[in-house]
Amino acid sequence: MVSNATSASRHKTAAKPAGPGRPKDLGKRAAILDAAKRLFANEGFAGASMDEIAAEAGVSKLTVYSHFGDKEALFAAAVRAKCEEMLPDDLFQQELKGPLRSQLIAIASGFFALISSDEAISTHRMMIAPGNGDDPLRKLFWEAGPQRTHDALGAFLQARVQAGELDIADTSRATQQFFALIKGEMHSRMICGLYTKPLRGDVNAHIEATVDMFLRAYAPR
Amino acid sequence: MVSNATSASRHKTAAKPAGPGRPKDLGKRAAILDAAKRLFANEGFAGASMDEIAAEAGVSKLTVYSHFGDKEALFAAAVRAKCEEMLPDDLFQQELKGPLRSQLIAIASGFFALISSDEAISTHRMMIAPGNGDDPLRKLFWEAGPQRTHDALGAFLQARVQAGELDIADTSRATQQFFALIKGEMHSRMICGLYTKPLRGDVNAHIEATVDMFLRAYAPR
DNA sequence: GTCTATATAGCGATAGAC
DNA sequence: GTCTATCGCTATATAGAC
Repeated sequence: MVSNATSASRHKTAAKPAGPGRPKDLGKRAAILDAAKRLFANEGFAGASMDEIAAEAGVSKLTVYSHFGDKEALFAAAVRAKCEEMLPDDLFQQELKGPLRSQLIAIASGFFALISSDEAISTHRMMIAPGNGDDPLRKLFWEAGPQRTHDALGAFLQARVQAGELDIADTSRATQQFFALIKGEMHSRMICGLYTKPLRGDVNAHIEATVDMFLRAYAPR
Repeated sequence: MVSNATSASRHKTAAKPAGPGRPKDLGKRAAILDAAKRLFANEGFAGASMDEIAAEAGVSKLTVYSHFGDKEALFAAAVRAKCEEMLPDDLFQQELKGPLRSQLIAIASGFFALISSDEAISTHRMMIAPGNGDDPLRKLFWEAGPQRTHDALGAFLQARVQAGELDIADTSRATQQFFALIKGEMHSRMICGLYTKPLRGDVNAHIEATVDMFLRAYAPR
């Protein structure tokens, strides 16, 4: 009689294939996660309240607590979800033909668009904010974002070096330089919230000038 | 008899030159501002409480409220104080002799040290955090920090171009590129809180490689 | 002018009804 | 499994004593 209810309740979820064990969760869970991602990004960890999140998701607060344990767990889940969805990573899968300059401009344009979206800016701010998120979470964010794009461009540049189209001694350093240049002052201003809307013409001019500068430094003599 | 105490008490502060009108304020006010700068930077606007600030400053909470109106005003004052003190700006006042490469390395080293200090990183995080600070405050921060260093380096590069030591079409853009390169991935990692302690050797290698890359792109042929 | 003690409000987390 | 109502705690801001 003292019993273990765990083994008794297990057979309920034994038939796993989309069984009606708890089919209603997913919609609400997704709505909660969505609201959490938006509110945490816009108001920070301390700024966003569980009441707001529950109201925004259209559920009650206890539903939030039943799906995720507490506020920190919800924050971690929101960050993880953001990291996963923020990886199109087809930056380098696209058709890369034509002269090297055009290819680099295409890569740079994709990268800049990726980091310039309101979503990316908000996420970046949220991760950076003091007190928001612990160390493993920050590491996760870094590996999901900057690390992957870095590796992809590194491989691209390495191939071009071996093809004799570029003269780069340290490919990893050149990769960092390329991304730093593309981000540039515009990204800093956006992160700082000075202007959220850079003109499209300015962006194109910035990208072309940056690629040209990069090529002047690393073109074979 | 009904009186107006205001006019009666005014003659107390009439002798303004450091008169004993309220000489004890300044020490406490400075202590409060100092504590506010530190705590806001480390824990964010919502994270830092007025109790913590008062305790850290060694005064009571009401003293804080008597000096600064409310929490937002104290935050704004802390940011303004940070902006003012974070301007050594003798980055370019120093002895700049020798070859151009050495001068650029000196400038880059000073700039990197400026933005790498724990203080600068904390302030940067505080300003960027979502919800912290309003727009005029962010503008103030930008003009006190990035804007001034940008202008200083821009003038330096412009002079070198006219001296025939550099071949730069757009000096302003080159200035942005230089700072973006120097910040580089290291600064992003520090802002993200991944490692707070970059090795000194790595920093020097990074700076020298960056200056060399910059010079390869902009050296006269 | 400064401190101790308190009013008021909001948030995170939970108990009980359905 | 979900909702309404509530507890416990903390933080901002203030009232009264010295």
